[in-house]
Amino acid sequence: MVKIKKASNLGVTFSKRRDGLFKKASELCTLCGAEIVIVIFSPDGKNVFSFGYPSVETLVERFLGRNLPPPNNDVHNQQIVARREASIRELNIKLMNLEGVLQMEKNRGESFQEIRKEYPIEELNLFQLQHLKKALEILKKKVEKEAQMMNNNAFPFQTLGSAWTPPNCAS
Amino acid sequence: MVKIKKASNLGVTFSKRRDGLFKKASELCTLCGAEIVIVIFSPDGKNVFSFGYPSVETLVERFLGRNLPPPNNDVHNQQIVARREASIRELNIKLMNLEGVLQMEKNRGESFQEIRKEYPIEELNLFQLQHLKKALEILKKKVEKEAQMMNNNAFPFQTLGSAWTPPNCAS
DNA sequence: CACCCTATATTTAGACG
DNA sequence: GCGTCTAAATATAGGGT
Repeated sequence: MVKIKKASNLGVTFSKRRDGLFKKASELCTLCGAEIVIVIFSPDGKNVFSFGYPSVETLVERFLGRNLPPPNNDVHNQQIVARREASIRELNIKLMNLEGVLQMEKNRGESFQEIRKEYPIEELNLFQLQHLKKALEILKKKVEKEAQMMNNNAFPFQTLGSAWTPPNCAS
Repeated sequence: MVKIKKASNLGVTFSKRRDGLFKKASELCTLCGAEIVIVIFSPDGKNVFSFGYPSVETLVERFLGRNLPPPNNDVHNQQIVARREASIRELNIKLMNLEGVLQMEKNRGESFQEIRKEYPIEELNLFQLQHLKKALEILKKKVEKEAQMMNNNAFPFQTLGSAWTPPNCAS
């Protein structure tokens, strides 16, 4: 990690590194067929950015609604439609291409299709939405429990994030 | 991105890049005070890895239960206890230190405290658990809706992830 | 603020023990 | 499988426009 000399550059650093993280994530998805969800709350807590492959992206993005970096709306439906049309392998490729539109368009000059041509991975497995759903259910319960605990104990910093901006954090 | 020549190396690549992604995420948290959640499903869909700052890590990890890379159990409680003990600034520092134990211990030779000393950021803002909770509630609803759609239409690849291992994916 | 540029730091694929 | 090494690819802080 490199030193940051000026705190006023923090906003820029955040953007750059966020993009870098998303790019790394997209590469991990593309190369290895991993399934990744990332949610990032900005330093001031006012903005939320997300990455999701596959399809969770669309869900998270849609939830956000307001301050989305990538404007991807009905891609999700396209994806679902596409899924009914062909064999697993064909679906896989189509799915990848569709998802490519979501985040990978930021990897300019290195499109998803180009990557797929370059790399000798024949198949990527398909994601387990059920699995994720289960995960989120349990996660939600725990978060609710946690949130309730915080409420009952009246922690002073509970809602501070949006009201108080860190001194040296120019976002 | 670099070409992968041997598909047999994919497992290694996945591990390495996963670690890299987590490291980048932890750096983003440390440097900018961002709040990040990452969930990664392995290529074969059998393993789940997660990163979370702050505290969601513990939740996700606990949910996983079985195949966790980092063994962090009661850190969450320590964190909660710590939160009741001091002022916001002190809490902030303690919180950072505790969280540092979670993921940053992988950044060996560059501990959280060392990073904090090096960088001129005085304060990081505190996370909005309420915000995350809301996000997860909505996300969960959408995921449930999605999952139901997939069930009703009996997509063939719904539960394939765990039953079918990709050909060239040595995990 | 959003791009470009570039020197420097970091990551990483592959090879080896 | 796991740590180490290294050349090469990539990320990025800072500066300019």
